[in-house]
Amino acid sequence: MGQPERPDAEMSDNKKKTQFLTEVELEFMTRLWELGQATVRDVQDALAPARKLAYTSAATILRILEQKGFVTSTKQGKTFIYQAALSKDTYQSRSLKNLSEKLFDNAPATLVARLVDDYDLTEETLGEIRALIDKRLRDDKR
Amino acid sequence: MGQPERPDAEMSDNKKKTQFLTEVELEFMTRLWELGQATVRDVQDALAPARKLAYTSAATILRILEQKGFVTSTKQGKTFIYQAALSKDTYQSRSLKNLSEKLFDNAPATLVARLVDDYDLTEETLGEIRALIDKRLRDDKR
DNA sequence: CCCTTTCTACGAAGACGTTCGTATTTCTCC
DNA sequence: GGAGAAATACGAACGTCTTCGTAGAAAGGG
Repeated sequence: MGQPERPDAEMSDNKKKTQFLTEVELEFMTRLWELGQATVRDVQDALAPARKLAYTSAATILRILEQKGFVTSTKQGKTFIYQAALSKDTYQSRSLKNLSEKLFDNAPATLVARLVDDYDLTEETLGEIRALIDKRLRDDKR
Repeated sequence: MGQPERPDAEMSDNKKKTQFLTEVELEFMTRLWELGQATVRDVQDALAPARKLAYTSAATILRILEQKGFVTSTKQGKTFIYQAALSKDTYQSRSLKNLSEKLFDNAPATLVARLVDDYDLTEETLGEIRALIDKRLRDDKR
């Protein structure tokens, strides 16, 4: 009784959590990560000229981002102040993990290989990367 | 000559080239990359159980992929044989470049840093990556 | 106090994505 | 050669994304 029939048998997640940002949302999060805190106006002003949006569009995007849990807001007077609820580092990790799973058979070494092959990395950059690996190898040893 | 000026701004491309695959499209391309050549039926059968689609849905996705230029087809009798028009390597490169630009300020070293920090990479994997860097450093020297 | 400015809330419109059903074509083989 | 199986073509239905306009609330200064 009570519960309506769910013949389907498939999951039960009430809210489908949106793990990833859409194109425009990413642009907005990037601005927020840079600004730290910002009003709709602040973010709108910070958009690259090529991607300017109407003020109300910017407000809509921020409202959606809050609905999805990517940002939080506090009210100051009549104005909302927005802040990222998710660090850029965290989102970078999530995205990389996803890319690795979906496109690199979960083999990070393959991913790095492609990166190193494709980019004209400077000797300096290569050195940096190597240092990271070495550090990690040393740390793991302990 | 002939080439019309395209100062910058935005393009008037009649066809908006879709650079990237959607979720379902990527799943299909992954199957095609594995199979090499395949009919609608082949691809449908190869889908993970959790992602099974009706036969006509599979056919639709492949038709769309062809419209977008990601696959080509040849007719064999009444049946289409599909094949990826884009190598997995190429698509990996494109995706990595995009991620690097959009989320890592175009700094591949940062990307690798995050990867190395987040994953519990085995010593072996780390060694592989290191070898790749070293090889590249050596090659660049010449 | 009321006019202007600035904000939020919400809905509309159009593009795209996903899934499938129906209609049509094509092949096969008794 | 006709019936049935298997393929393709297409469009409907529904959801999400992106963009914006309109409407109404909140300040605040003359």
